Amino acid sequence: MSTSNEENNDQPIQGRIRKENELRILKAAEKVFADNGFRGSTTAAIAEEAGLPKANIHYYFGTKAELYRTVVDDIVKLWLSSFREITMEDDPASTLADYIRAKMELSKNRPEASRVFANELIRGAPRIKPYLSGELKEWVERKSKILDTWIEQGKMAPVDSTRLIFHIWAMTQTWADFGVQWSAILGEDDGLTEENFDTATDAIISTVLRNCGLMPLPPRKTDRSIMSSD
Amino acid sequence: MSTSNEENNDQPIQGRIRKENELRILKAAEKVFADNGFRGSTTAAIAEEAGLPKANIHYYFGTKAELYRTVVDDIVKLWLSSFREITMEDDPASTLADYIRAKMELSKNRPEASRVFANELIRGAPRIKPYLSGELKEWVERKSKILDTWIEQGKMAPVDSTRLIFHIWAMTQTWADFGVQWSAILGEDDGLTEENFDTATDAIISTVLRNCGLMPLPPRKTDRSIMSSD
DNA sequence: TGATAAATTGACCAATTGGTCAGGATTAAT
DNA sequence: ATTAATCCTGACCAATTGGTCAATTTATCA
Repeated sequence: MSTSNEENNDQPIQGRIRKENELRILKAAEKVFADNGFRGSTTAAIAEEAGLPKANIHYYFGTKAELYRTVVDDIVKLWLSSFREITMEDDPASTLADYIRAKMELSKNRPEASRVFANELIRGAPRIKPYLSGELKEWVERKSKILDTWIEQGKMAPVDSTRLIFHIWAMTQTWADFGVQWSAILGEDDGLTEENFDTATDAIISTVLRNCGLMPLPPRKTDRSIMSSD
Repeated sequence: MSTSNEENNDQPIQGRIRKENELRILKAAEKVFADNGFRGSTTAAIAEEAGLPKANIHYYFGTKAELYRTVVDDIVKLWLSSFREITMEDDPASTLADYIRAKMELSKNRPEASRVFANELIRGAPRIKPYLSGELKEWVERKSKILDTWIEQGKMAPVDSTRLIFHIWAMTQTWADFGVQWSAILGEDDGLTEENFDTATDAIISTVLRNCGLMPLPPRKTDRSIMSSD
């Protein structure tokens, strides 16, 4: 019915300006939504951040709710695509370490995306609950099944695989969502540094791998007094 | 100057109704702020939640900003008071386990408080930054120093004590802040259960204690095939 | 070049918002 | 009972908000 844009599959070149502006608006919207949540964000603020008049935002995205949906959907896509597929044949230690590193890269490079998502969750996820109990639930079940197989094969110690995944998310995403808290406590007045992220990544990897019996404990200090007397 | 309430230290009985209503409003405000953040919350919504006319809220708290400040300050007080003091002489394993249990109790019983705090942090903590780089920073430094002493004494394995604290917070608070996500994935349609919290608590304690060399690893499965061959 | 579609935007509107206030109702103290 | 303080609240207001629209400009293409 709506003939606003003919189904011209061959040449999507026509919408060059549109693509550009949509991207610009989406980027601005992600930042504003991250800082203020859905209800707290105004289309005027998004327009200013994008350097466009407000009417322009509505021309491209209709309503604020539609714009928000698009932003959130993009983030969900990013989330899912960043999850490398793993198989039973993989090595547990390196697989888990790689995954933690990948998640920390996201926290470092796309903190706004993480914060938009966090905002949504804190408010009870009114707009993405289907995704949580659908795609995401299945993803977790698939992964935890593989972890359980590794445990069954004796490749790692028996742990609660589902909680392991949850807590990896908690530890990695906290560096994006609550970054201000950690930088304030660490005395980093200009925000978290590359080094902060590296140190945190190592700490998380050690925590997880030791929990799974995949990394030896460093010896305690003053073991000297017990092991070799004189 | 303002004679609205004489400094009558002896008998604060006079403000009985005031105390009651303030408490009622604060409770409602905590819930609404948790669900919508500061900018997203309306005084009308708080009034309805409290079962009072809107003008009443302003009668007791002046502006929305003042009310919010009061809510946040109360939560900060709760946070700090829940931190049991620990000393070098304490036992690392039981102290850490107790602390994790205490934080999980807070996540279970006061999730709204945690979510108000999380909202504030996600937005860059505009109203509580002094608290973060002041009281909270000092608290963390004090605690991590004790952990370092334990390490020096050989009572636990050498770990990054500051990140250990950060990650304990991340793992425990995620069960309040992002509870909807975990319940959706776990298939708990009516929200997290008491049992969910118990299981999570055990998982976190195991993770932390193993990381610190304070809890032995359970043996891997199929070790049978190595140890006793028939 | 002319014509059609797409993009732009200032001006505007109805609804919602935080906050005020005057006047009445309760409560507490004498 | 009188009085003063406190409590209560409907009605109101100025500012902000999401969204519309008509008029104009710019891009596209035969």
